[in-house]
Amino acid sequence: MSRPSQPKLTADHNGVSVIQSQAHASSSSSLPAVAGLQQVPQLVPANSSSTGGKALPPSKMKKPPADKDSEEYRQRRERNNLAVKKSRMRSKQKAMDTQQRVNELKEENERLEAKIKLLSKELSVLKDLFLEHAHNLADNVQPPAGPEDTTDSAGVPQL
Amino acid sequence: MSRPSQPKLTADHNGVSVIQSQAHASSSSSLPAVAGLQQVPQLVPANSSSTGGKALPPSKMKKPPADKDSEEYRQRRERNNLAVKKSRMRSKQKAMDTQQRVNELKEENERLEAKIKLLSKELSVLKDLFLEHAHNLADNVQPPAGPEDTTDSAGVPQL
DNA sequence: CCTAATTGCGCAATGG
DNA sequence: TCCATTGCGCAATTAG
Repeated sequence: MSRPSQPKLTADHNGVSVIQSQAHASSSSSLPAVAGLQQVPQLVPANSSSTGGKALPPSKMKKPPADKDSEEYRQRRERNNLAVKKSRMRSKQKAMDTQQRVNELKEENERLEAKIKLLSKELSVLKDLFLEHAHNLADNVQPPAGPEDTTDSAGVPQL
Repeated sequence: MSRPSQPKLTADHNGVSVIQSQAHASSSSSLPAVAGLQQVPQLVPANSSSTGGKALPPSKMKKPPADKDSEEYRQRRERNNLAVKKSRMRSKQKAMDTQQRVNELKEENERLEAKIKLLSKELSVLKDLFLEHAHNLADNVQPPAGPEDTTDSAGVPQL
């Protein structure tokens, strides 16, 4: 089955991106220097303000689509591009940090588990000794020279 | 010199993005339908394939910069856009998963630390008992009814 | 109001 | 060839 893919035309804001007017700083060279092509910038509603004071609180002024060739436009774009780059870098960095955090925590976990294992072992040894003692006492038998294993199977921590 | 501005043009592949020809099937409605402005579509090298078998192994065929209005071009773009979206979704998902992993590991860690604390306490209790016992034995004194604190300060787990 | 930061999206180059 | 990833720019939104 061939794919009858529909041209969804997702969401290109207006369906067109125009030329990239060279703003400033000719980095290298060899640009086709595409000619012509200019979007006539419509003028903005001269909402003015000669009345000195202040005004226009609820103005629904949309933005004049931005004049692509305006110097100021390019400036803003450039700034934004920079900001975007920065933001993305941070984002990635954060992701990596998080990943590393996972690794650290995993290590820590293993460490802790090992410790638990150790402590558990120590405990079981001591308990066994206790039980034995208890039995001896119960049987009223003094252990004369029991082959008790007084071995310290682990460095006994304080607390 | 009208534009003293230098085109920094960070890395826009060629410094220009052109029109977005609407391929077919106007999805919704209300497209400004920008007039004019069209990149003259050059015809593609009719690289065909009628010779039945297979061929062109080491051919250095350059890519015809892609004809913007080609049906096939749009198709590829669309597919790629889809793939991109998918990829990004996964990426985000993964990031979230990782973050959650961190949380889980943190919890686990606390759990383990608590357990360690408990075990340590138990151990210290048993050890104290032992020491006392040893002293009694050494002093050759049978503890008749010592005020020993046999309190089980913690539920002694099995093992 | 303005600027910086985020976010969704498309394009093209590149990797597998 | 196709899909997946990635860097990048644009524009709309969201914070500050």
